[in-house]
Amino acid sequence: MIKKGRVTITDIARELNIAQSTVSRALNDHPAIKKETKAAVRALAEKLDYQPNMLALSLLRKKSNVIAVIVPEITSHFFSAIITGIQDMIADSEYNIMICLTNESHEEETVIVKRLLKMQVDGVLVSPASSTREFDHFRCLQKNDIPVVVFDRDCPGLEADKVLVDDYAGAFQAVEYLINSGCRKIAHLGGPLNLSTTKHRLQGYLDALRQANIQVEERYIAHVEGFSHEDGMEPAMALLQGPDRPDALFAMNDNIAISAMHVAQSLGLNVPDDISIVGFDDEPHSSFFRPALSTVWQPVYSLGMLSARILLKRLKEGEVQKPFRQEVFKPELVVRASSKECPVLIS
Amino acid sequence: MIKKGRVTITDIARELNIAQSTVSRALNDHPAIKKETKAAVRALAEKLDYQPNMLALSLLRKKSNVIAVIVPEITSHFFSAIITGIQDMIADSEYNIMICLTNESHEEETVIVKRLLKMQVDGVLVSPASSTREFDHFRCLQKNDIPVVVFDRDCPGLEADKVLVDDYAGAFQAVEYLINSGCRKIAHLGGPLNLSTTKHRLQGYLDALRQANIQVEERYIAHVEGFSHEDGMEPAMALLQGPDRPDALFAMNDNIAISAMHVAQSLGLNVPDDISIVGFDDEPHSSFFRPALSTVWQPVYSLGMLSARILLKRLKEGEVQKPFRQEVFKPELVVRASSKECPVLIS
DNA sequence: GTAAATGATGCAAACGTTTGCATACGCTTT
DNA sequence: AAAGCGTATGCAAACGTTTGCATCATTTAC
Repeated sequence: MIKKGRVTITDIARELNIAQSTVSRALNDHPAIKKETKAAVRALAEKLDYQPNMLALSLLRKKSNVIAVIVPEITSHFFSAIITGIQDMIADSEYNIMICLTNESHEEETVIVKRLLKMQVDGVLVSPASSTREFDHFRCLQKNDIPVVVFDRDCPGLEADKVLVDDYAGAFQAVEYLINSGCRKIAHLGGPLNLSTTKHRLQGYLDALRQANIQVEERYIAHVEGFSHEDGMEPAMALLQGPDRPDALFAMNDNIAISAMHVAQSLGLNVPDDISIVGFDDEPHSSFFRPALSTVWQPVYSLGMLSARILLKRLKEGEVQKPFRQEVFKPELVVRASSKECPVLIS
Repeated sequence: MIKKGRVTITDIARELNIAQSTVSRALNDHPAIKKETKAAVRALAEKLDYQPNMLALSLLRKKSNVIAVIVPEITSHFFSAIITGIQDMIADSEYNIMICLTNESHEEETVIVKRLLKMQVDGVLVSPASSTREFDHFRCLQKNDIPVVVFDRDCPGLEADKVLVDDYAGAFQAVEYLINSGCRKIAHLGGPLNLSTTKHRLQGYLDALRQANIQVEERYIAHVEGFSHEDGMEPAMALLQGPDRPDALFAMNDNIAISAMHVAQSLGLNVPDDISIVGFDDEPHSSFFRPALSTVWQPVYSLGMLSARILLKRLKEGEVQKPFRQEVFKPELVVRASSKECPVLIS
């Protein structure tokens, strides 16, 4: 009688001398089962500490109850906050979430997708790696009836639900502000050029300059390889030591902005008097730098929540195709002390 | 002939007029299968884009190939870096990792564990919530032959593999340094008292003071509820505005240290001349504050790697009991500008 | 020339569920 | 008394794999 392994529905059935189907129905509160039987089954299940085997159910239903989240990394506040939003949205659904890190590598991304396909995940939330230029692997998921929701970083040409941020508007707003505050020689430290976010921010920067009839200077524009502090040091140094030093800098994220600020200060420059600096992301610690960093806030948590909600809805409705949604969040400029005050009130 | 759903081994078998077992063996490169058969099977599998169904395999093997990581949160660099370490270690094993957030809640933690039990996860890595005081839910996992590895935050009384940090030594080192630099009125902003890390850091603080024959002042010790900047503001203000202002502060983490620095500066105090400040964690941006934050570095990435490696080893060996390992990493004081220079060289 | 060994494949059970259908019983209705 | 019906339960298939054993043909050995 020493059962090894976990208790199954069959064990309960044998013990009670009834069929497994009865036990199954009793546990699922099926109307056709007598009250007494239900009670007996439940009592024994409780006593034996029966745990339903989800693996078996998954096989039967062809549904793993797993949602995968593919992100380039997780150490930045940006993605970890999005993931927290996703988690909170999904927490009391029937789904579990599996987080996959691509390390910004297209190759790892495709390997992961292959794996998810094998695993039979039910749905995928994805922000592509910066090196990803084509999206056939995601289409492959869709072909297998696995809905895909793209968030933050767009996949141009891929038809899917998308939850994005209006990076163009955020950048435009930031640069317009810098112009209004009197800056004319405005530099831009952008990210990997392949990324939709980078492109849109660059475009916002360019258009803001053009609108103000400010000549765009190629030498004021640089693109950084990565996203961390270290990645920003050298390009910032080059910019600030180059000829005709800019009087403002719009950086692609707070990390880069902070290293630029650091470099500027180490060169004896005053921020913002000698040079205004504006970042992007509004990380929680950004207001604690000196001067406090002006930056563009993004609704990261909501972005995660909405992406997850859209995916859940699709899963519930079971339609993978259908018209796709595209939601775009508005970012917001947060003016702090790293940029000069603006005499003109902008709308 | 329009097959719906994904291609199975049976489809291939039917198409080729052979048994499924042959197909299975062919795909697994079983020695008893003829080369030509293997070739034919593989060709067709390729052509039909056959993807093995892991769910079926999991059921058969009673093994989900999932490792769960339970952490209180993910937005701090600390846990996200640990998770990255875990990921990198596990990436090219057969396992997938599932991240579960407890939001520092004991209740959510137990719910999650129940869920993991149902899911048949193969192993669990856990850093308990700050509100968790008893660990029966983890023992329950162990009873079900699911190995548990505890990391960073200890679970006193729980017998399991553990990968910890010598918080006592880190705190002692930090406070000893403050003393050597001439500070005498050293305050401590600690974390939730229930946490092993908090306790050990407090103890290190106390012992360093006692060793230097400095009277411990109750009013210099406060414990913060949470771990974020906001949580630190009020206690820091109370400390710095209270009677007999301290000349140094050792904070439980960098966030709290930074808010304290902010508060101090807003009160017109000079850091470090009026008050030295030391944090804990060494987050990537901590060197960019002004003054750059002195802090205690922890080998977060390695901690994640080692925890994962220990779990993988246990999974391979299939032994859940056995003597448990306990590994303790040494943290390291990183002296920057937020603390006074130390005339005496400490070993 | 028969027995044994080898090589290649097929059969069917197993993993733990759910569920459509069949069954068995007792009761009411005609 | 037969038919009908509702109630409670059981049987067996299905989900997609792997794998021990059986099968069969062919070769090898004596």
